Amino acid sequence: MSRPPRETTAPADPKPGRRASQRPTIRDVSRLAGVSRMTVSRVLSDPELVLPTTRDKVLKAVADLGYVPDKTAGSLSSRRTGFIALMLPTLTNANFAAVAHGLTEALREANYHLLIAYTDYDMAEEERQLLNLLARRPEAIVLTGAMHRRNASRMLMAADVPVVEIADLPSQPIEHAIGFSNYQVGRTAARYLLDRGFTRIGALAASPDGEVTDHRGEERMRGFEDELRFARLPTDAVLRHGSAPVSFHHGATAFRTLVEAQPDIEAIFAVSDLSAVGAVMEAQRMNIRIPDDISIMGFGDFEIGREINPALTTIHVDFRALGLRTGKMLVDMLASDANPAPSIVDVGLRIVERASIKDR
Amino acid sequence: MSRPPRETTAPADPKPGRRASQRPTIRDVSRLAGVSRMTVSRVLSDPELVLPTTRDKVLKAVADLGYVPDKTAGSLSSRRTGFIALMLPTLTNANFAAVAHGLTEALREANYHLLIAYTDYDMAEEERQLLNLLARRPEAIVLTGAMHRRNASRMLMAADVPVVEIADLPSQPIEHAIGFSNYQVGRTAARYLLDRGFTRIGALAASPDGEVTDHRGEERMRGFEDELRFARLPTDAVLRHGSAPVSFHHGATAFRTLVEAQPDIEAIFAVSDLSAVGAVMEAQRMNIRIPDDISIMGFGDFEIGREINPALTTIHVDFRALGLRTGKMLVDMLASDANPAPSIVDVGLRIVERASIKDR
DNA sequence: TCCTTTGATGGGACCGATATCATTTGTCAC
DNA sequence: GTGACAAATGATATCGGTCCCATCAAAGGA
Repeated sequence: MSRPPRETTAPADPKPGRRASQRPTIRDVSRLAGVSRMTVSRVLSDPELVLPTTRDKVLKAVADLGYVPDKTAGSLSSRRTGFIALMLPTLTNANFAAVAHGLTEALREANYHLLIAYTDYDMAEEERQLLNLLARRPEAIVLTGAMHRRNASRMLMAADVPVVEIADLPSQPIEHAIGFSNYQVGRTAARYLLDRGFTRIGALAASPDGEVTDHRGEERMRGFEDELRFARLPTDAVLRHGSAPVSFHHGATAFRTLVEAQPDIEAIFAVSDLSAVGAVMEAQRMNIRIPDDISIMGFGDFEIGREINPALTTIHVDFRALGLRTGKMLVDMLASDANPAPSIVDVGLRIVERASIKDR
Repeated sequence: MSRPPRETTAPADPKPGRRASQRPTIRDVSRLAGVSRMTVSRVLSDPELVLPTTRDKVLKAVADLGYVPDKTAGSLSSRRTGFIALMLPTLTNANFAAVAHGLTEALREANYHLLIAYTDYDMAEEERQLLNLLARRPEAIVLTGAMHRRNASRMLMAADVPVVEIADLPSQPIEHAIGFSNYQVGRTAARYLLDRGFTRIGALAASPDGEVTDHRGEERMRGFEDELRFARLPTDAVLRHGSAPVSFHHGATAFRTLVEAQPDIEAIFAVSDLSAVGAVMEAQRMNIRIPDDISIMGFGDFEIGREINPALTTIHVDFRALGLRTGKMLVDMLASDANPAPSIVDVGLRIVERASIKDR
């Protein structure tokens, strides 16, 4: 048996005040169930604390009213928003979308919600978006791509929540980092081609000029050129063409441009599978045989690379697992309420050998 | 000259209370600037209301403290969260990602933030996610794909915010709808193939069984089969294979299965360009000439379809524009604070003729 | 029997903003 | 000089939850 509610009842006809919406609040539920607001709150957040009889009364009231708790209010009070912020260059890239999916999956069970922002590879937008995210008081922040604006870094340091940079390994991480070195991707690709005895080696990438920049792609190109230089090979067949983000079409036009300029080219590394696939398609149209005439290698292991003819040799990174792992780490971190020492995790790369590289 | 602040000053050493985070609040800014909290609030939300001298003092205090306003608190007070909810089947589909991008772009200037949830084509997840979204009190809800659970519909009706269903035209829309008829897509595709004189016509789609279902794809298939039936053609070459969501690989295996079962097939409509492209790739491997031996048509006009050989004939819908348009409508609607009569907008379709259909 | 402990629940303060209305100051016309 | 009005700013209540502690009943131990 429950005692009668002792909490003061609101006046029957409250002055209008700010109350516009008719949505039921926890107070409406508590009145209908004949319990205090706290009891309702407990039923919804930690039912074990409440007697089954009471619990059922409350749940019935919740159902009858169609009550949906207001997390905005709850967040303010508990100082936990349940948001994890994620900043991406774009969603229209299967690998970044996979990161989001992996993260979501890890966060789902702990009832966090991903708050996504993206920059369209625009550095200025990055800072604006970061402010937007911070204003929502996320409990952690996940970033893709290096933040370069000094302001942004400062805001992050001050944010007082875990910051994880993923899909790259910055030389000066803000805090945690889980990913791989895009520079190493470039070097690995070049090494792979060098080991196969190619000497006329080129690459397809976007131009790094302008505000819109793919920093991670640039790193890959830097590594690629470095490795060529170490091997005392020229880098004059490393083509910067168009602007980020790259696309199938980018690959196609860049390939044609490169081949026309350097007809003796033997092997090409594309900054992304998107470009690489576009290049293969353009090669088909130009009656250039892949890999007999030119070998092509990509990065990212997009699904389409597996399906084209010839299948694309590429460098694989498991972006979904990257998101998953990041999410798990954050859930643990937030549950233990301890902010451990900054960790740097290299998830590594894997060359996926398919048919687009000539065996020689 | 400003008068001295009259607002009661908090005790110098406040009792610890709940204050854990060290983040500055509007109160810290107001103290540093020597104005009231309201004045700070005004400077940040409607600077015109404040004298330039005062404004500068406040902005300096904001900068000095690194103050970032807490939108959670602001939302609770103003009863406007600035969130627009978007529910998608998945982010790993270029067209859905494009919807998100279009929406974001439209919402950016009005300073709304997209709150994304996705279901992975899982009906049960849909309802869970909807609750999560509603708990954040979005000012509008955008849905992709029909909601079928009765509960979900009920929750939406009760939500008291504009609801827009996009990328489909439901027979019984919850409120607003902007999109196209997936059923018409199917009929249009079949009509197109019929008009070209094909009589052995097949299709590639996912199996509709199980919890994980692509409702919109199913609608396309329904329209396709109906049109075949109206033409008194058999629908036995409409293949349901694998489960949603479809992929390049799905298209490849489904194509092989279909062709082996129905060697005399002349033309194939795939529920998505993803399947269609996969089919074209498999055809290359099987030495089946497209379109000479078999014509293939897709849906969605994904970029890859433009680049493959032969380029893919498909049905185009501008998903980015769809998102953009939806966003603009919502911004207007929310600005005028009037909830206009439910509107149904058909943005139509466009057949994009490329080389994958035989000219006969 | 009385005291302590535990479990269930309630009361009230509080989270950090903004809505609303009040107050103060300045301007201008008469 | 004075009153009317507008502009600038402040004081306070409030949004809808949860935290913290108080209260009360029941159970158990001495």
